[in-house]
Amino acid sequence: MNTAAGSSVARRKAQWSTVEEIKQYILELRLHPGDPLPTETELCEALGVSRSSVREAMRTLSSLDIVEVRHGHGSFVGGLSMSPLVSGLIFRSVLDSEGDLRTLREVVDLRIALDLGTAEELVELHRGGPPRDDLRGLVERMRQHTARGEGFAEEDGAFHRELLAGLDNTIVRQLVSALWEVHTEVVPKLGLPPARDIDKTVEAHEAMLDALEAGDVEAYRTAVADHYQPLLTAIEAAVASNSATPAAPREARIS
Amino acid sequence: MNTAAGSSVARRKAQWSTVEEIKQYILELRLHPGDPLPTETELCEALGVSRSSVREAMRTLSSLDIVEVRHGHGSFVGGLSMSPLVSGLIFRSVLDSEGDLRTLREVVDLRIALDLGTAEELVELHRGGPPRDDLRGLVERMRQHTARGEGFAEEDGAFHRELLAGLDNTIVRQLVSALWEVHTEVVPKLGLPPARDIDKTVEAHEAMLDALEAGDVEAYRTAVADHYQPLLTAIEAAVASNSATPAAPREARIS
DNA sequence: CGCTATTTGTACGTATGTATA
DNA sequence: CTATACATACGTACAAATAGC
Repeated sequence: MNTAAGSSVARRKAQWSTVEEIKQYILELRLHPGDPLPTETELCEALGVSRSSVREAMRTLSSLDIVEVRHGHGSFVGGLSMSPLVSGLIFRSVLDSEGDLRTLREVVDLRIALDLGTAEELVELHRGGPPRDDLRGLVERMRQHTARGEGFAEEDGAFHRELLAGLDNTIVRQLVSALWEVHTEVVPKLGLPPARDIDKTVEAHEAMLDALEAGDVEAYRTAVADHYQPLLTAIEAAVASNSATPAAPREARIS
Repeated sequence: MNTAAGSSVARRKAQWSTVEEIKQYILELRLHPGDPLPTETELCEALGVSRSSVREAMRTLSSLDIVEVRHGHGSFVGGLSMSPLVSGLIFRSVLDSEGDLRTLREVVDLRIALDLGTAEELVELHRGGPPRDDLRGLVERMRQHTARGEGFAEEDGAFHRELLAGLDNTIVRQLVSALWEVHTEVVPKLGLPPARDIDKTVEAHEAMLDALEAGDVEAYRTAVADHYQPLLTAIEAAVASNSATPAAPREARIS
């Protein structure tokens, strides 16, 4: 009955459809991240498509972090994280690294906008609350690392993550973490040197903390701007030195 | 020599490797969005992997909008847009629609934070500039639609898009547009009713515009908050009515 | 520890729809 | 309209990882 390629009626656009059907399956069963999904074979006969089609659909959903697939174990509902955004922004940042580092600068500007935009709510949140000794400690460790000439990426990440911890908005927190991740992953890929006036960054962290505990929104906004200034000037400096060496496109390994 | 499955040395981890190699290919040739890529057959022999692996890799990159594949034509470098973020957030919003509409509310809060965080730069940008007659016209058309009892999604989207048009930050503009898209796509999917006090939203748009042209940052921030208030109360109302009908999980079409 | 069953990952061949020239 | 190039889908076989015995 069926030819080797299957009936011509049923294979109109299995690709797009399969992705949507698997999404519908998750929605209609009200599954949560981590819940198990049917095996690929089961999905094949349930949806009436070949295994290749199911696999490509699962790959699509997997790259969007809607499903997570573990080799030799099974497939599960994914974490619905910001990882696709991170991948895309990293690639985009490295791609336009030839010229003006535009994407990287825009990522920093977006981080600034988010810190400014959450300022009022964050200050309000800390009004009357206990002092943030945890953030104080992180700033102190930053200072120690700087004194030894070391970096403090770990503490910086923890600071910005913990800063927004009380914010009751998962997406904002995830987005801020994602943008921090983009920044810290891209900078070494491009071989950018760390900022010269790195001690100013430590002071700015402390100023943000002071303003937060003092309940001073305007001082907080100023401290945020000061905090990102070294990063922006480092990017500008890199652009200036890059424009001297235009960096012609290398030969591709694939010919 | 080679078995049907290929030499066991060359096929260690083709999956992960293939997407990275294709990304490297784009990076090393400094390709731009729209530039053509090798055909799948060429990529197969260049990377030494099978067609299936190349196809799955291309699917991954395609869903991240790093490559764009046109049926029967070829593959090209993608637009590097925010579409994966949109897909993920829409799915996430619909998934947790059972209870508190948490994701949808968080998306609105993120939009507020972005409008607040760009307020200062936006006001500064318009200082001394010409009045925004284009935005004025959009508000007027909103008012007309409201008088006829119609919606004004088109004008609303254009307003928020044009508002940030002068911002010299592509990522911020794309993110704001993406979040607007998430909101307008999710609301009908969940069957949420439009806000009651929709005329307040029109007034808030006008107030934002007034504050912008007056150079008053604080008034602009207040107008932004007023603008989103009807949306937030509509979400709260939907949550209240949802909690009455818990909406048990339906049967999945796939068994 | 090894064995086995289950499940995902890779490879290859082939047929077919689709867009371009 | 025909021809060509290309992506899409199916089926099958085998490799690799994981879990449980």
